Amino acid sequence: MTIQSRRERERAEREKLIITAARELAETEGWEAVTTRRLAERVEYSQPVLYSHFKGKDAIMAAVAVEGFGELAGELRAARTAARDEAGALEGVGQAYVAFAERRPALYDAMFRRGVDLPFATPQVPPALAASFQELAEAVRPHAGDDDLGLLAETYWAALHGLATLTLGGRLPRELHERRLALLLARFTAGRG
Amino acid sequence: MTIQSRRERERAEREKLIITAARELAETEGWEAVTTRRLAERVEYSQPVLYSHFKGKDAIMAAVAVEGFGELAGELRAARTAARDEAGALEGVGQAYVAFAERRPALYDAMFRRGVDLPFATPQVPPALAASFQELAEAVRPHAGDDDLGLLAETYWAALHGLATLTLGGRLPRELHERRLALLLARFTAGRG
DNA sequence: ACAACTTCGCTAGCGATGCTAGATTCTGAA
DNA sequence: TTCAGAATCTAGCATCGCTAGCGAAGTTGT
Repeated sequence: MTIQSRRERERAEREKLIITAARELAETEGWEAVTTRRLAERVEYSQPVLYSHFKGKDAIMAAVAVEGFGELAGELRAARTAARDEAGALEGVGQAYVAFAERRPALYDAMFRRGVDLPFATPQVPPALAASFQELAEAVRPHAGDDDLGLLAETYWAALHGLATLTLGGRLPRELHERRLALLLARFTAGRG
Repeated sequence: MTIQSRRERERAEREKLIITAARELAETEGWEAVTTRRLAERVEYSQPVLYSHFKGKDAIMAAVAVEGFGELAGELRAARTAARDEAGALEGVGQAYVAFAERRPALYDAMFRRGVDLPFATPQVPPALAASFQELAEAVRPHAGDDDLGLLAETYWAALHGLATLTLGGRLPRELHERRLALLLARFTAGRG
């Protein structure tokens, strides 16, 4: 019994090691630098070991993405609860969201840009992802008025996602980002002049 | 003189052929199916000819993207000019934008999702891309109020881009897209209740 | 303690990728 | 007709994700 549990523990540790190594490699050199060979070298095992933990490279990316969802949820929550008022909460969450994408572009890539095929719009959505969305929804709630809260939160999310990805991809000049976000917030905040 | 111009013409035709083949292949099977070998086979030349026209596969994608910008500009303009009033123009352009992404996902991928490294926020921006943005800006203008028109148009664009990509990637359920777009429009339309 | 068996991780290799060097064929002018 | 230069192809490199199959462990039963 103990012997098997020890093995399972070691396996879990190694799996965590793989995920961490993949994430670090992606964050420092981008996902195109994360090859199975380099990853195997990094964790000091041979390539096939990776496939005993994950179905393939995409599954490793998905695991990294799940980690990211947890962190995003935490940062959104911190931003929301630190706000003084309802408008500040919406703004803080928006800023935190884009800042997250800006600070961890590779992580954000795995979470929202690559086709990692995680369950999103289904009941089996990862809890951390649901928590992230919930933070957005709570920030949006005071400004929803008669609109459907979930739909409005999704729309706000989409707008933030658009700002983040277009800025990240060099489509929008970074130095004007704050002003764009301010415009968006003005349009999403209830009770504006 | 004529002999050289004939060669140049043939070269230009072949280049166009390559771009079209790449686009068709991408639209029917996705960009991951567009390999240099398959592309070469499709245009009935060997691989190296591709490299006499384009620096690499990315450059071919960029050329396809430029084609797409032209079509997008046309569709946005058609939607805007067909609208009855100012609110209808904003709505029409928004619908047309997302419909374009929905109808030509591979083309949209090349234009806005892949890192094709085209000049965006610089003076050398492709004319067709500038025209697309101009259409968005014109649709936004009546609703800008005291806000900076360019910035607001960028923000509207980002919101549409977010809706399009998240829906395309399965992050948002497609069947509720129209209602999300309606919410966005309500927040961007001037003179709402 | 030893043999049999299972689990584990490795070496080696497959097919495919983007891209390129060098040989070869074709073209047009002398 | 010969020949230089351009155009094109064949063949190959390094690398990719992934897997078959072997050998060395570790575990279990006698």
